[in-house]
Amino acid sequence: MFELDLRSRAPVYEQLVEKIKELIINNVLKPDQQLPAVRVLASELTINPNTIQKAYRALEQRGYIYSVPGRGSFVKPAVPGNNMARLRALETELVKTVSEMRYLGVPPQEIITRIKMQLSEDEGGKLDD
Amino acid sequence: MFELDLRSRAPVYEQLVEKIKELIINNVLKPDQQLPAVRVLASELTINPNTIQKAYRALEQRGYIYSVPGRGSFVKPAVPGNNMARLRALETELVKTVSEMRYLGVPPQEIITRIKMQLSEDEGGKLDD
DNA sequence: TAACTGTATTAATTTAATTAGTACAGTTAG
DNA sequence: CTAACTGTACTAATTAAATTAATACAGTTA
Repeated sequence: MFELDLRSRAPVYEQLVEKIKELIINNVLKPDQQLPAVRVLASELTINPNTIQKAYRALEQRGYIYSVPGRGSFVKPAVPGNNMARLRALETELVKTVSEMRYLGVPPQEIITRIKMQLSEDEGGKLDD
Repeated sequence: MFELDLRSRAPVYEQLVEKIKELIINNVLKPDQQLPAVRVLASELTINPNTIQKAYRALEQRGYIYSVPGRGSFVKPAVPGNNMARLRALETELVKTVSEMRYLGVPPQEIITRIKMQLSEDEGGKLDD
């Protein structure tokens, strides 16, 4: 289900968090869908169950999944306008990324174009001013 | 000159790299401007000179500064279209950030607007289609 | 020459991630 | 009811990385 880079400086549990978050955001894992059990995923990835639990706990704290003792862990349906702290962080991230692209010589026009392409893949929304 | 968070899980030298990179990108530190000497910055921040050197070495490897033994470390003038690997990483980052903003309920229009605002702060370029 | 620069090296310490092993309580299908 | 699953908790040992410490060397500069 996942691929890990054990040589990376990023902790395995953080890599897991990022991979799973990505699957949720891109709707590969659907709302209320059950995630692999801690022990199952651990044996699949040949790592310790404690590491999986640490990742799941982090995902729960960040609002991406919920866990029910005895039943399992599930994808938490997104509540629009809920995670304001995360939105602020993303805004900051966006500013930094765009600044660095400008610094590296990417024309503003191209940056806008790229983002519009990305947004139009999601849904056929109207993006023209 | 800098502020560090010793409680952060991010290594001090990586925090330094990010802060200095930001100052270079935002043109606070000008091209060929000299950076604080390793020992000077170390005593200012009350951390070990080796940690500063590690940060400077990383910045040099990533193409943001250059160091001359005996003379000092300096801001490396940007060469547009040079750092393609970094550009690809930024593109990926941008896609991820935008995806998550969409996931959290931000309308596409607003994302575009925010980025245009950010870009117009840099220079009075023409951004309208 | 004296005082500055970056750089290198080795050892000790500190901290975090990871593994290992075990245990407990809630859930569920047979 | 029971067996097999679930998440969760806890302690101890190990591993890996960051950081500090203490020197040392060579190039630069006033």
